[in-house]
Amino acid sequence: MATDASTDTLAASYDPGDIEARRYGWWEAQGFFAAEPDDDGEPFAIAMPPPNVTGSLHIGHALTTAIEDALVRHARMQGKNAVWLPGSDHAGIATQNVVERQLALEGTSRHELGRQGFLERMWAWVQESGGAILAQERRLGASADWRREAFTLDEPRSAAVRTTFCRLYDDGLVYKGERIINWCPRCQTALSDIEVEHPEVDGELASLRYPASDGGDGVVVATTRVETMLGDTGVAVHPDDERYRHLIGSTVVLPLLARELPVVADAGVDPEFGTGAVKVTPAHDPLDHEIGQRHGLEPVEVIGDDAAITEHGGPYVGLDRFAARERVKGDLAKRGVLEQVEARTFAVGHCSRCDTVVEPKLSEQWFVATRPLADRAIASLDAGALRFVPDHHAKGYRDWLANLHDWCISRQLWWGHRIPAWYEPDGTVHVRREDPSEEEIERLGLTRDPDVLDTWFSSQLWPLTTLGWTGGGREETPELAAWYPHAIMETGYDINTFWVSRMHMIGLYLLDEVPFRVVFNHGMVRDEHGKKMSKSFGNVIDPLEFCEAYGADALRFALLRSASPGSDVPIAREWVEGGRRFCNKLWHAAKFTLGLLGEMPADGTPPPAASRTLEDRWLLSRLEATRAEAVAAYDEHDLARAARSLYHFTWDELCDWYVEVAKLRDDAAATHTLAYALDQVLRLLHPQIPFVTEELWQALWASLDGEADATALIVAPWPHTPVASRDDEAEAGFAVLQEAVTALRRFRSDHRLSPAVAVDVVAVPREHGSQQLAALQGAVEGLRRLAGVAGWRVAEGGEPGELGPTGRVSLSGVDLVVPLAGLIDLAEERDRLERELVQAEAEHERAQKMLANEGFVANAPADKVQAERDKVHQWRQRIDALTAQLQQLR
RNA sequence: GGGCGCUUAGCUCAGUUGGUCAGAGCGCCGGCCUUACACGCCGGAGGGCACUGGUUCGACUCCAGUAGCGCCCA
Repeated sequence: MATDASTDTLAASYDPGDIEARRYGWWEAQGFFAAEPDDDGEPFAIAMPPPNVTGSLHIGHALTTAIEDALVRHARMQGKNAVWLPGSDHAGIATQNVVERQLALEGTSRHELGRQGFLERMWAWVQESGGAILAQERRLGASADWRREAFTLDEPRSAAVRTTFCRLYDDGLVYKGERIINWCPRCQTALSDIEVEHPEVDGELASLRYPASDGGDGVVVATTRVETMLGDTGVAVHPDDERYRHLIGSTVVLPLLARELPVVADAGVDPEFGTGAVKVTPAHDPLDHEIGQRHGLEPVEVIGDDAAITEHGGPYVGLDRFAARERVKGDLAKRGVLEQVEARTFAVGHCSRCDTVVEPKLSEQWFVATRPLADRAIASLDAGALRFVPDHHAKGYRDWLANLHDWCISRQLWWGHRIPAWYEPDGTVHVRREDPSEEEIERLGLTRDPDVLDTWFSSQLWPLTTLGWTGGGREETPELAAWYPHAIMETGYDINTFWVSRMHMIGLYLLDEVPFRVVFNHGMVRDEHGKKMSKSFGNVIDPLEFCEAYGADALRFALLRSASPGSDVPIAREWVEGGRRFCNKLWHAAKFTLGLLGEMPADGTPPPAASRTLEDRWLLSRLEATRAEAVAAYDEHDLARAARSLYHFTWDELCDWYVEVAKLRDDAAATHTLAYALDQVLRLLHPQIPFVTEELWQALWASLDGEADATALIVAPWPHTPVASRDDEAEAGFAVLQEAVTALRRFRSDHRLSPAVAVDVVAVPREHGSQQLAALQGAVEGLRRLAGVAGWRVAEGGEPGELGPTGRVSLSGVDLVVPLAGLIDLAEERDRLERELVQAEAEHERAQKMLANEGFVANAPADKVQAERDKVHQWRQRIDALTAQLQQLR
């Protein structure tokens, strides 16, 4: 196949900016991101968690994108029919808040504009700032099928929302009812339970005395929200509580308002808490509401939508709730009924969007009855239809589903999917998939429900709607038929409850199948000290700035290398610089390879077995070990492990060892080996660092004589089968060379021998027929080049002969003796040897002790015991050698 | 209060089924512009794996408990 020949030489230095812009456009123009349902291959769909349409990319998005893009590129290379479905979310409250703030600056409000005008304004804002974030996703290299971009508030998605709402309503799973809900007085809307956070805040527990109507002592109740006493319509005690039994059925008097409150017995009261008597405010507390319903206590709304006291609050009307709290407390104190005020900390509900203290409030809202949906989701988990990676997230998720309450889905906003419910003047409700006709509206006097749906109500449909679902079955579109359920849903674990659970439940409900087989959770991005990134800490990393400075590949690699499954993801500038350096390393390795190819052609295959040298065999064996490791890691979604393994192979083995040895050679086997290894490692790295690998792969194949098996790396076959066989003999043989080179280099460094000074070496085998010696004999050229060895001689008799003062480097099985005359300070050398001797004796003793342990010798596997015996032998030899050397230097 | 997770080199983290696994990156120290790369090369120092008990011939690795930290849910 013809590759893209635009690059057949490589620039002298690696410049990500140029490559990344060019390659992205080329990929997209070539249609590599696009997938059709009837394409070949096992279907593999993954949906992008839709970012806020008017938002901008932060580091968390970058992590999500790095992971998901790696997953989809991996699947694509595996030959799967892989599609990554992109899109954005209308993000109800968040987006409306932004525009409302703009209006406030202009001195107007949504109410002044009116609903129609406001929505026009919203769409204008989406027009203006929307889509930017998806452009930023492209900058990161996201290989999504952009033709399939979806928006949660566009036409097809709206149709799907309507269908779903109506179907749930018809099944009795959506209902309208009066419940205690979370009300945000600033956002002016109801919230669902999970949109409320509960930070601990300092507060007070006040004890109030409600005297008996007959003039008796009455009861003492405790509350953290004193102002709610204005809405009290009863006092409850536990039926078995002896302290209050005499009061049950009597009444007490509510101070300040002089309302008579019945004392009721309710098993829901905890006699251990506080005084055991509780005030009952049915309109402002969920538990009180239940008690009120059981005993016919009337709910009185004393805190209004604006968080001010209502007309039912008597003299406090119009006061803000917190001002009222102080005023009421003061007045109670004056009357002598404030028995005690105790400072304490409490978990107080706050709006997750604007951090305002949420007011629990009786209100008529729309709900989803989640119990049957959640039970089905749990059953699918238990049946293994849905799996979590890492699996420890599954338990909390399951527990959450098991305790799920009904979901409040109506929002008093304008930006969102309007609830498809119309009311007759008498309150009769019509829930319709299609709008009623003008005639009907006229005839029945219909008015439409003003509220919109919770944003998650539409995003729960994402796995379906991104595949074109609007209300049919799995056969509604070819996309659904092919790609539902999705292969994987990748998100931060923090939105498992918000989003994953809803998709899970509704997918089962609508299509009788889980929406995805695997939930793959990543952690939160943190700074280099594990701290959360936030503007107030000033430790926020802007992914786009880092892409500009270091390249998207570098950022992706830094993120992925830290993203071990199950843990958070620390990131720092130095990490990204490291990514950049790695890309640069690859670049220069490729440049070196291309240089060799200019002189000694290769075709992209490994050299024939017969012409392979030791280092060729070694590299191919290490390549295979790395391939197997990386492939296994990808299969387990452990991208960090894959990154580490490939980094190590590329840098330490390919570049630092093989290339350095190969510089000695000018034979075809070397270029074949190098080009082949580069090709394979580029494939394995491509999902993580797509740009630089594609660029280098194109350049490589433009310089090879053979024909590539694909037009581009992005669609090149994944190395799923062994690329060579493991060669233990070659690995052992090369390890001898590595050991010798490293030891000689250390020797040189220890003796401050300049790299320019070559040394002579006499090899002294410690036993007959030393395999190590044989291996070294075959690698003398490597020793010369890598360790600065000039003269090389083997002392056959076992003694080097008269050389004057010498140094001795001990390897396993063989000593290397280096004549030192005129090269070093002998006194210093003696000290060094003595230190070494002490260490050798310690090691020798340790191994002997192990063998002296009868249990060890009797129970440990034979090879482990033998290994210790070998060690004793080796350390003994080492001790003897050191002793002899010291002797010689005296 | 319940659940989950974490505690390994100065920092951030890897350590598969218990026996060369005590590792990596960054940082640090020393030496090198060696013809792919100074975005580089070579060498080195540095921890005995939070603590306490167990199991075992042997535990960073298994069990129990303690302490500290983090997240989620009440």
